[in-house]
Amino acid sequence: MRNSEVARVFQDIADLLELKGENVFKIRAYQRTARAIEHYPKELKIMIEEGEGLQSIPGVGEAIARKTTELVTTGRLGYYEDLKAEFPQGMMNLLAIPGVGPKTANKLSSELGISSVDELERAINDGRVAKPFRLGDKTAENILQQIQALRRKDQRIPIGEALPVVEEIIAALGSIPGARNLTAAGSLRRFRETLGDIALIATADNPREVIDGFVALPQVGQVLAQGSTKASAIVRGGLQVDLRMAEHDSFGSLLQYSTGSKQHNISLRERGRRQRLKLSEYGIAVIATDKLERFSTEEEFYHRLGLQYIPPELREAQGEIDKAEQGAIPRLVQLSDIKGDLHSHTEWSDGHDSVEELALAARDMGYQYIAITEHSGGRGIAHGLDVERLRRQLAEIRALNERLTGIHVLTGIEVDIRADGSLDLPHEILSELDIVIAAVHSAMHQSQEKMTRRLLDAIEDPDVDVLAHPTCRLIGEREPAAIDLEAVFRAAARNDKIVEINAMPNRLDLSDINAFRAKDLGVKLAISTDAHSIAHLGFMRFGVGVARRAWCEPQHILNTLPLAELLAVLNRNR
DNA sequence: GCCGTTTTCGGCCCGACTGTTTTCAGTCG
Repeated sequence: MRNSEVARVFQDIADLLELKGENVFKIRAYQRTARAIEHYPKELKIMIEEGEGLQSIPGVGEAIARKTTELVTTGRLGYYEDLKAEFPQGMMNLLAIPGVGPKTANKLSSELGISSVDELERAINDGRVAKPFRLGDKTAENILQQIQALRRKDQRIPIGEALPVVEEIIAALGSIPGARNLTAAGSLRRFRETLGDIALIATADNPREVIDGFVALPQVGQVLAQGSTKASAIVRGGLQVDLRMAEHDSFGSLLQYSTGSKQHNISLRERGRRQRLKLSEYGIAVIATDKLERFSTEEEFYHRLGLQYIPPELREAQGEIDKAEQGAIPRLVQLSDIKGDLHSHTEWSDGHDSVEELALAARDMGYQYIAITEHSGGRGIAHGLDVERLRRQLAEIRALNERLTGIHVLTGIEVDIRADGSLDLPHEILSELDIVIAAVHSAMHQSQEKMTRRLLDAIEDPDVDVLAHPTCRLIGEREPAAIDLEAVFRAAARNDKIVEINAMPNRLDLSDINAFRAKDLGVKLAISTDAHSIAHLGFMRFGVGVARRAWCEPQHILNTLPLAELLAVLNRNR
């Protein structure tokens, strides 16, 4: 059973305990565990197999460790099954409706016998729901709207899709007089791969004016909530945007508060309490005197707590606070460390621009090199190159390198890994290239055993340097292929092979968690855009975001190396 | 249910917004 499934079960347990009216702290313990496991970088299954204590996971104690072991090893959990049996099926779905919490759900169930979303909708339309006290017409109408929104809602959206919308809103907000420090916070700033909503913050002398200006923007549709310091609204495209305001001198604490994650902030505030400090978006208050200290930067905020600054990408309550206390936060890789792109396509295969255009764009970005890695042609994917066309491209690149200064074009290929694990092009041509990337593009539904064997064959092939987009997932569209990634990473480490963090925002493959595990096992990573046009070269920042979330430092990333050192590494296998 | 430089018992993050509550409960992030 995968970590995400285990996390789901514990979240369900928390919901069921809420419906039961259990002790809120017990509920919180399960919620905390669910969040911790969801982001945990090591598969629980492997931890149990290796005899590693589950109680090393923050928030997991004796009881939850025991339940986790039962769940992971047997695939079911008696405690969970018993809890589920206490409520009508579908009742938990009521909690998924925004505005409906455990109290409302229980009232609906006990007083009206409603135990599913469909029943609730019918009951509201029949006018049956207005009866119970504290559930007036307005509440009923809101619930109805939320049910409809829930039905057409397309879950979380990939970060790459959200960003243009966010930039448009920020630009529009910039025109409101008095608004300063407009910043995107939340999971966007932490570079999570998908976003549930957008958190924006700003400061102003008169926050209310900016809030009023925000809800009046042409991009803004339904306003969900509006007060003097915050507003929530649905913008064009269905995305929810929350705007939170503060005064200028509280910008640092507001940014910290709004960036999250929720669990990081909770952990920080718990730690604050032990120091007799109360943390909030307004600043840090000494509890004894109730005197509030304000912070205009996040750095000052963390330092006041005796902590090193923690980069947003690390704020997932996975041990970063302890590390900051010890002064052991690593110097994460950053965009300016990247010396080149190792995966790109041109008009020779399915790309949009010419080799020269791509090379010049890479030079403008300050890169030292760019690898041109077209598809191979065996399967006829996207005008893939056969041996003869590839040789012609090599000649073009050689001539180009003689003409161009300030950028070196590496010859390469994204060779297809066939269903049987063999490569799509012969050794004779692969051995002539600067870099060989191998990737799966077909037969992705093979058994885990077959799929894994196939990737291991590629990794063990002396001609291959890099394994590209290893799981083949497309966020929101295609699930990761069934692969024993642990075996793949171990083979890559053994064979000194590179594994890619594909920076296309709908791929991000490896994911943050997988990249963390690969790095831990000693695998060297490459961050590559898989660009099919000049504009796609800009995706590098998403890949760097993933690497930072994986706690990667420059030395973990191949393409932070300058050209000469990169070539030395790539040549070692041939 | 978890956890400890106040504690192995007795605490447990903090504040904004909404509705029908005339003083606050419920929900959310």
